[in-house]
Amino acid sequence: MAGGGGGGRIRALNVAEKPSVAKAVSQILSKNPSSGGLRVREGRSRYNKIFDFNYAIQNQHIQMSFTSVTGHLMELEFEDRYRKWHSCDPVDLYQAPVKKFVPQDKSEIQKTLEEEARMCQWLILWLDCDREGENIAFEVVEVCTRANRHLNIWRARFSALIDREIHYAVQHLIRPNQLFADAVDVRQEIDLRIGASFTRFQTMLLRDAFVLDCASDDQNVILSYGPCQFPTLGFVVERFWENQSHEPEEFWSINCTHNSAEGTATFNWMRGHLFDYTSATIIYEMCVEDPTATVTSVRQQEKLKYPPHPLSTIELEKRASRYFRMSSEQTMKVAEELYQAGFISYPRTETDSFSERTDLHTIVQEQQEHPTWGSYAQRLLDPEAGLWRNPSGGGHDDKAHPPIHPTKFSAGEARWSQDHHRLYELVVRHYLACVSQPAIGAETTVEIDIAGEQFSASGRVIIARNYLDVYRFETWGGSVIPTYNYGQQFTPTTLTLDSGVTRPPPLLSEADLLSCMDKAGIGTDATMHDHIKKLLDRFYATKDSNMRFSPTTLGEALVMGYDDMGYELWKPYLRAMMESDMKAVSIGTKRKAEVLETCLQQMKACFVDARVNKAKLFEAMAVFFERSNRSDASGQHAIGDVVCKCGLCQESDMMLRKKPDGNFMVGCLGYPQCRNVVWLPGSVSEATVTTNICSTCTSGPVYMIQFKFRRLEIPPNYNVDHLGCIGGCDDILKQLVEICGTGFRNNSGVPGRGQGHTSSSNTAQQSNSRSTGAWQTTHSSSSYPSETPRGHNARYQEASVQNGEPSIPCTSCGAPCNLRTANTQANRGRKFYSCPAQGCNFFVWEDAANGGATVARGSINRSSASNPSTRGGRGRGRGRGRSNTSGNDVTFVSATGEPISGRCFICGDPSHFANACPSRGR
DNA sequence: GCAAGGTC
Repeated sequence: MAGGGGGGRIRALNVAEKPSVAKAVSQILSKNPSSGGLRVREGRSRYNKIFDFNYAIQNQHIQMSFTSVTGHLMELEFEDRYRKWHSCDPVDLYQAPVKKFVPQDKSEIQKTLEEEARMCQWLILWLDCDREGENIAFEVVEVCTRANRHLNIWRARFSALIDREIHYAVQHLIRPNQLFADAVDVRQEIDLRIGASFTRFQTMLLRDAFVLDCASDDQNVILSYGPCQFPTLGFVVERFWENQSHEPEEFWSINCTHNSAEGTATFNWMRGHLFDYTSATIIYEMCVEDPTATVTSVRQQEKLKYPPHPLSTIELEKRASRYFRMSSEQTMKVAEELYQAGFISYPRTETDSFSERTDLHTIVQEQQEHPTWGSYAQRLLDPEAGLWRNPSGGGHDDKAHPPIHPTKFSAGEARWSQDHHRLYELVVRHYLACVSQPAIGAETTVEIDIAGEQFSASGRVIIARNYLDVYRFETWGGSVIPTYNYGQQFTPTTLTLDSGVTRPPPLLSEADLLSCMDKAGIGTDATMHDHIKKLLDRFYATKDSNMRFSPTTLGEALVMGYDDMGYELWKPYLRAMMESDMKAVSIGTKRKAEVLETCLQQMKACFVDARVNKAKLFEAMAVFFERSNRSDASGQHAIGDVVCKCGLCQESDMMLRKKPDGNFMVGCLGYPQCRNVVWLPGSVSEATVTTNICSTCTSGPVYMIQFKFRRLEIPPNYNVDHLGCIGGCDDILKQLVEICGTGFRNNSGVPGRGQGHTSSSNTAQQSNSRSTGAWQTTHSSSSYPSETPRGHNARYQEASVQNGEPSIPCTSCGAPCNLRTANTQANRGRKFYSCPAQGCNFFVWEDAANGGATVARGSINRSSASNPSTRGGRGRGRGRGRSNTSGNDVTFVSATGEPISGRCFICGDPSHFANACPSRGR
């Protein structure tokens, strides 16, 4: 190993990710008497102390100083001129320069690092051994090497705060891994650009256009978008739609009981149930005609019920939610406090197996004195009891932290709340359970035959409760059935044909939601509860008294809007793709710059397209919310569209705007610094920026504007429709300005024309701040009450009528059915006939019609989900049919050779990924 | 005022 001290004793600055690790590692390394003892100094930050001791690395004497950061030292932000929401068009955020800097609240830590680094020759990085930790390591390197360019930089790799592991790590130092850090840089930049652009876009577009009535102050509502929070909302909405669109279906089953001297046995039909009444009745009648039951099998088996795996964060959150109805946010808050006070280990961990080097017995020993579970701990430690079992792992390891376990005994502290008591108890009991033997039961299964139909009954006797004795949160019921012998015959006491109905899938519980997120890779153990809380904070979802989530109308409308655009931005595919790209960067198969460029290019195309299709968002919002009078009726010009770059300040964009008085103008976003403005004729009634670029004005792209003039306000020889340019080349526009005048000074500063209240402009030219309370908005219910599903006819909005195309008579009611074209994700462009009559379900694809086959809409349900010819057929509205396309997913292979199961995150098509999406160029 | 990720 290379030295760096130049003769004298080497001084090394050691940095951990959190104060607790700096302390723990220092204590381990300073146990040897040659360390000269552990000395503690204050750092500039009161949380991050500095520990000094001596240590020998590879026989070199090192003077160690050990301090810490608190997570990330730096933040990524846009440069200042892009920070204000109105400073630029949100689409610019895909290229706007970003900077990484140490925020104010971390400056004291930065100073400590700089001061210590100047005195040291080595820097040893003890950050957590995951990707985020590696990224933080490079943040520390950046700060330290700015203070001392000659530092020799080392990385210690460890996965648990266990003596042997820590000593091994410090004797086998390696170099930090730039690729791991690069992967995190990629994520940070993509998250920032996508999050900020979409959040600004949808907030500014919708907040002023609708009466949201979800917050006391509509004006300050933020309609955020994030690559984690939106898919989380997506899970809630999707389940809600499944729940709402469920159509109960009646089914039938045959049940049999038999009373004997030993008791009663209940036999279940091994077919489960049948949906066809006639079939069920026929079988039932066969049984009734010949009801003699013959025992065909008697099986006795020992069954084990295993204790849970060691506790990870997600499991802690899920179990606290199930057992105590605690929210994941509260669980993490309480767990953090228990950790800070030293009672439990670090609560943010994915790991669910203990390292072989963990001293599992000592942890049990500490619990022997507890009044409630102490005796169980004693039994565990008694070899004669045979209760001990080395815990089985769940196969997850974040290489940074052990599973959550008790670290200090407590019989309950005076200042603990009920939640502290509960959570500590859960952690202890869970730990004791997972080092215990499984529960053992003896199960008896008896099968009988009645008229050729099979029935079965089972009973269970608990032989040994084992871990269940301490893990009071789980139960395992016992039930006794009479003794039966093979070949025995008897006549059932009852034989009934019973009916039931299918139930809708329940709304998602917090535990369900965490499972969905975990499975899809949304968020990390440390952030999942934040994403759930964000849904509640943003008024996107609510949690009912049963701890189950439903979307609010706002959450549903946003998801519906993007879904109607054909975008799956509310699905987890984008995050999955990012995760796969991050992996590729971290192992070097893709370069950071390449991934950034590709992903941002795709997302920008997606953003631009979403903005073009913003009418879909408006339509979806209009289903649930009343239009506000804060902007013009259509809302189309609430924030305006970019016309060109400003020729005056050369920095900001010129946007088309409609003032509250109805007049149009094109103004610079840089107002008030830049006051460039082009006033348009006062006779304009409508104006929309098009995608056509003026071929005459060559100073830069100038998008042409489609104008509509009021007939009575322009001379007869001018057209009411005009595709014009504001770049200076358009003589017609200039003439009309001369003839009709502009809106300038007509109404500025006075109440809007015909409006009885004081208006507050939301254009940059008049005011940069929004006035609150100036608007007198009425608070009445929406014209489309949220309880009312979009009607039967809504589904035809998905299709366009082909005029002049042939029609066929409906086979159900005879009404003529026009040929239509599907516009759904799954079947875009495919032709079909469907009956327009209210309540009629006739539907047939054109290709199927030629062969005479029909598919009735009403019968689309079980087992048809993977059949593309029947997908997308249900009406949606408030309750959308299950969009189960799992049968169609294809497997891709990533650059690293790993299979990626997925599909295009833009349109959801399973046949390609986003970079090949045909909708990109639309 | 925007994301998600660390951690206090």
